[in-house]
Amino acid sequence: MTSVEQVAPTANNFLKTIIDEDLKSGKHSSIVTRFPPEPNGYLHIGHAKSICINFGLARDFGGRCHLRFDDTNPAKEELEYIDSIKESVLWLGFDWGEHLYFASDNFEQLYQWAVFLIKDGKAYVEDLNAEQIRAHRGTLTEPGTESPYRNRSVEENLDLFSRMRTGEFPDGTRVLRAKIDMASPNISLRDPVLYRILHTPHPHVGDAWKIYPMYDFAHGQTDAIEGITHSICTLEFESHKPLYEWFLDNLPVPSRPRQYEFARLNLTYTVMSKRKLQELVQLGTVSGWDDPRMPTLAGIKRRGYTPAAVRAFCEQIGVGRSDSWIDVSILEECVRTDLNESAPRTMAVLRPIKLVIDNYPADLTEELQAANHPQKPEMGSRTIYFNREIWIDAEDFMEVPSKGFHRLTVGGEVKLRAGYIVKCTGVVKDAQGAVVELHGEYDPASREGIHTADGRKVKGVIHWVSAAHAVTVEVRLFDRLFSDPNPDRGGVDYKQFLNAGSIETLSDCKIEATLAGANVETRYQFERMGYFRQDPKDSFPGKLVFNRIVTLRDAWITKK
RNA sequence: AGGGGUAUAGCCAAACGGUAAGGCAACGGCCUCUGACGCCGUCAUCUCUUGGUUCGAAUCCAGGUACCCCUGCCA
Repeated sequence: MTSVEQVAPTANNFLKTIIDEDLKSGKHSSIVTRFPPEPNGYLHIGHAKSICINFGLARDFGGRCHLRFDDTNPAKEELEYIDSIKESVLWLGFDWGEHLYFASDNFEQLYQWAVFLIKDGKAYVEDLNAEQIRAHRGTLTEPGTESPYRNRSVEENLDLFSRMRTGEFPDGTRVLRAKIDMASPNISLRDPVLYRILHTPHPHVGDAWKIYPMYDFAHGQTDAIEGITHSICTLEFESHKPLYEWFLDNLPVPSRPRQYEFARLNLTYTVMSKRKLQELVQLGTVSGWDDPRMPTLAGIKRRGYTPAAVRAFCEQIGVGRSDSWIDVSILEECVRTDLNESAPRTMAVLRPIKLVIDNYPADLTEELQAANHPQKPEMGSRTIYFNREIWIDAEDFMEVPSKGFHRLTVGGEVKLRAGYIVKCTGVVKDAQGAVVELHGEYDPASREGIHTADGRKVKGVIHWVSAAHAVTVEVRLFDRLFSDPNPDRGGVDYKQFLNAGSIETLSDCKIEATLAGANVETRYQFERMGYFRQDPKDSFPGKLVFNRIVTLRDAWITKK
């Protein structure tokens, strides 16, 4: 290594600027961020952006990042999700260390703070039902009207609130509200609900509570309790900020966090809403939350995307406040870039057609050496076998070649990668006229390079596998789940944009024998075909299943 | 009585009153036993629009326009 320092490629963004200034001015001596998912579903690529921002900022500025479950609504939350979220964050390469928190661990403190507000005349128990509350709230352009219960005495409020806690009242009969301003142009300030009655057990604190705080009453205070300095969320919470601050201003909280918002990730050709993803699972359109086509982190992981690639993607798309649409191809490109470095090369024939080399001795098998990586000799080489009958890909042969096609044609010659130059001398057809077998002749002197004996350079190099040594496996090729760039746009059913060809299963693929004992975790490049790895759920010794993680770039296809 | 945001190239995105970074894509070309990888080059006289302030404006001011978010006892 040279002594030249690698300049940090990380682009500047508004959050870094804010933190820089806070550190420089002495407002904070170090920063604390948090990733605060509600455990009500699986994480997706949009969450990865948030995770990378929060944990990345902490890492870059020498601070720390907490994992906090925002578990204030037991009706939607489950232990299963808590576990899968932890797993996904870890998989992405981040670690909260000792700093795992649950909003629900603060329920007693939050309750005491609610009592504090009541005593301060800033909160009251509401007897109106949900529908009436809505009617009183007003509209976007009209102010709301005050509830008849708004001016109850502190004593009555205290009594009612404590009885709400003990479970005396059924769900939906009362709520606790903040007394702020029913005429505020910001609707979230029109006496927001603080607590609702829910006789529902909670995944983390069990049946200790019959009332649960709302997000708004929990988030900022929890940030304050944890000592969060920069509370980073998505743009849709922006209008909640005055409320977030109202609580911090009116409660004896131990610290003063600030909320900052960024634009959430929108990806083309995919849907990100939990409801729609769930529907795809329920309908059986996909095999589950971890279907390799899903934008969930579980799906992405199973597909074979690497954490490093996802992190690089999040770094590359940047952080801003303007609504943006990122093309999925950028994610795919990040995966290619990462895998190109690390994936050992191998050959696999996906759509096999037999090539019989008539001038090759029937009883001979040669051992050839093939490099595992063209630019990295340190990755070594492997032994492959060459004999009279080999498999080549049907797509690498055209009886009547199209313009620009430089693979195998009748009478044409091509280099078999790491092997010999062969010339196709004829084809065998079935009754329907389809080509079922190729015949050819090889040039024994063409092991090195791509030049023929008379000095010509062959145009094409194709992959192949010895028929006698090949192992047959299943390969699954994936394409985008949707055929429209924005299936989630309003007004139409996103399901009408489902891509019928989003998965193609090939059951008669031929791989090199050395791959039969391959590690499930190892990603390979099947030369000229893309990056693949075994499906962690469906692949077993004796019945191997490979997923195509991503194709190689293909200027030829693009040109066609 | 509505409020809050956002507009810089095909897609992201820097810039902090001093003369439009970078990445991806695209397009040429080179290299190549992967139509891969890699390498070289090209790609905004201009920042949604109209005025204004200034020696100087993407940055400041005023007026437009477009899009996004907010009327859950969801987060």
